[in-house]
Amino acid sequence: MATLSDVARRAGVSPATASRVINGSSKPVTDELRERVLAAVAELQYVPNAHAQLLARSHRSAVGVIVHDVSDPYFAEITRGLQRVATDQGRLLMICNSYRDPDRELEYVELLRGHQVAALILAGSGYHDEVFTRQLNEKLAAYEATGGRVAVIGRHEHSGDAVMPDNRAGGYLAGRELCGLGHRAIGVVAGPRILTTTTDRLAGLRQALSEQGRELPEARIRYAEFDRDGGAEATARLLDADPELTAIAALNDSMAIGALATLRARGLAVPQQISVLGFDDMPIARDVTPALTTVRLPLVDMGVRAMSLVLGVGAPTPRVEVLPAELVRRDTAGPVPRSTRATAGSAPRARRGDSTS
Amino acid sequence: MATLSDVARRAGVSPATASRVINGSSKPVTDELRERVLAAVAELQYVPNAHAQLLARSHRSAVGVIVHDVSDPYFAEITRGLQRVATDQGRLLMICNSYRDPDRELEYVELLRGHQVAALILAGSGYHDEVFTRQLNEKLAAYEATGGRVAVIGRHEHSGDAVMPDNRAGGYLAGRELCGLGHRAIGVVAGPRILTTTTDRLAGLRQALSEQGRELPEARIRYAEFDRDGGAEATARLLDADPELTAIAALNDSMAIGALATLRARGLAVPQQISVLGFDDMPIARDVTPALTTVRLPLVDMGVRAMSLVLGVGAPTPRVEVLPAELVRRDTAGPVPRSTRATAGSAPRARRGDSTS
DNA sequence: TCCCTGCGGGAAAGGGCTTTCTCTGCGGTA
DNA sequence: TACCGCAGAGAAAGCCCTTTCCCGCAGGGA
Repeated sequence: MATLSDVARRAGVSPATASRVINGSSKPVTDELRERVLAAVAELQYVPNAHAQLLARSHRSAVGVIVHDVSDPYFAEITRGLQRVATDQGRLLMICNSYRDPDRELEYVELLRGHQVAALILAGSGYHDEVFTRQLNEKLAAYEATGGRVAVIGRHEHSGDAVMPDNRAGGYLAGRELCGLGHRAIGVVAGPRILTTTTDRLAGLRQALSEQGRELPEARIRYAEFDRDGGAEATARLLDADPELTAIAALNDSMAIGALATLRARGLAVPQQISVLGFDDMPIARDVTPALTTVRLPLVDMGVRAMSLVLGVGAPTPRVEVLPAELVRRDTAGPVPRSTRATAGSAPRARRGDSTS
Repeated sequence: MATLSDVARRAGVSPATASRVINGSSKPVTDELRERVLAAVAELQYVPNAHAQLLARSHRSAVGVIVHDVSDPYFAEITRGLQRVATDQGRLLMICNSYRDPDRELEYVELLRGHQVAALILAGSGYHDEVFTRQLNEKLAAYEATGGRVAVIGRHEHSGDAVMPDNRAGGYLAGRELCGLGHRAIGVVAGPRILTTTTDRLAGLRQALSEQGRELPEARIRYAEFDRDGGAEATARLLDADPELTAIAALNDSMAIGALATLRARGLAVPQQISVLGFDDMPIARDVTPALTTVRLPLVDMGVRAMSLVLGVGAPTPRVEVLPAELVRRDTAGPVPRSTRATAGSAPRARRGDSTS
């Protein structure tokens, strides 16, 4: 690889001058030398060694991002928001997938710290795991102590800047909707127990039911991977245990799509025989058939805000932005079927069309 | 940030020794010093500066990847394959999204070269653009001249190692299937004209039709963005121009999903009134309703092979691996409707179930 | 007893770049 | 004419590591 001094030699100037021309330094250089340097760069196909530059320059520019999986639409949308702001500010993003492995998350914090990122964003659910949480916080604190900025998306653990989707309120919305439609036998297709996102959404759901004097017994909940196959499998287990279910609340859209697949395979009509609710409103939700009724989270906006927090001026006190969830009515949730409706408490409401598309 | 010499000073050893302990060098260090160093590392929360390490070490380890968009399922699957092999070999991946912008692609080649990646993989369609192609090849050649390895996925332009999905054969399969079902009025929802993937798939489609003595007039093709909304829009334009269409061949699954959305909005039953074919077989294809009949490409495998090519021993001659396409019959393609079937040439075949799930 | 060997450790030379500091030479002012 | 200031270029000091090279010392063989 050609180096800067190769370029300088070829142009007959000092490395200092070559560097100034290449980086458009504020220090003036005569046009003649400039030309010679640029010609040498072109001839040698010179590309500066990024590591050497980063090492020599003091200011850090890249931003590190840790997500569970960028190819998961939930994170893809968040990342889109992160990117938008970062690109506007000429920042490079280093994105790492933890695949929901706490150890890998810890490693990535180190890795990104080692890469001298100016800021760190952790997106995705936290864990109910004290040991891990403490370790993570130590690492983050160490990073912040050296001037790094940190923001989290959807995690309670960290005590700094945060963008929090209102998972609990979203769960509440879902629960209220199903109650309003007259459902009593509601099964829940949940993500891993250890994730705070799971428990938060579940708590909201529970609250809505209990306001109606109902309960959500553990027997009506199945925990599985937070993806399509997990949803399919949990739904199957749920139906096997309790064929009388009239509604299924999935704790994210991927699981809801898996639930729909299982229901289709078993010949159960949605929403005539059984209703399904999703969570997140990922883009594909409107394209499945029937279109998914779900709880929308402003995913892109979450990314935008987190990046803005981290790239903006630091605030003396940690800022926590809670972003509201919103119910999106489409076609998978309907009134409880006639045969079982009689037992329901409140009158079923008329279904409305999708208010958003 | 604590540096290596901070650690060394604190441990009362030389930086050389500290480095050896931290990197597990083969050179032996007494247990006592080792302990002291490790203690200092822990106390100072020391993390080595990655740029300094990369600069000091000679061998390059990371691999650069340029795709159109990782969050597009097509590339997400390919990336999964790339990751698998890379992780096995302890390589870090730097993934860049070009968003189908040729200039950005060129920039990323430079960027990755600057980051001293050991190899470079470009995935995604090439462009019908001579100027760009020449520029890209120059840059790649310059990179290869300094020992870098390059492989492409699905691009004709580059003359080195390549993994090529058989787009043309896939198009042919799609065309033959539709012909076999008796369709004559076939509309095509195509990606951007400038992409070689579009023209390759189109060429296969054309060939299948012409073998049946039929044609694919330009008037039956609509070019749009290679995504869901592009597919929806192109389908609408197609139907407006020609309401008699009995089948729509979309050149990728995202577009097919958009097509389904438009058809649903217009109250056209799939496949009873109109058939739809996709391309790629991305994971969501089986979950839309009706499940998408499509042409499968071994996406993960494409990634695996490309990474293996690039990390394996270099071959004297460029290796080109062509991976076959395969038709996956699901529920969106059926025989041409009765009213129009009379005009069709060949007898409609019976539909078979999805052979894969 | 002497020499050689080998082990454990440190000194120092890069690796490729940025940037401060220094130097030269010119034009302008007193 | 002497001096000052400044523009433009280069020298050199880092940035933080890794790794080679070298040195001192202890133990073993002759």
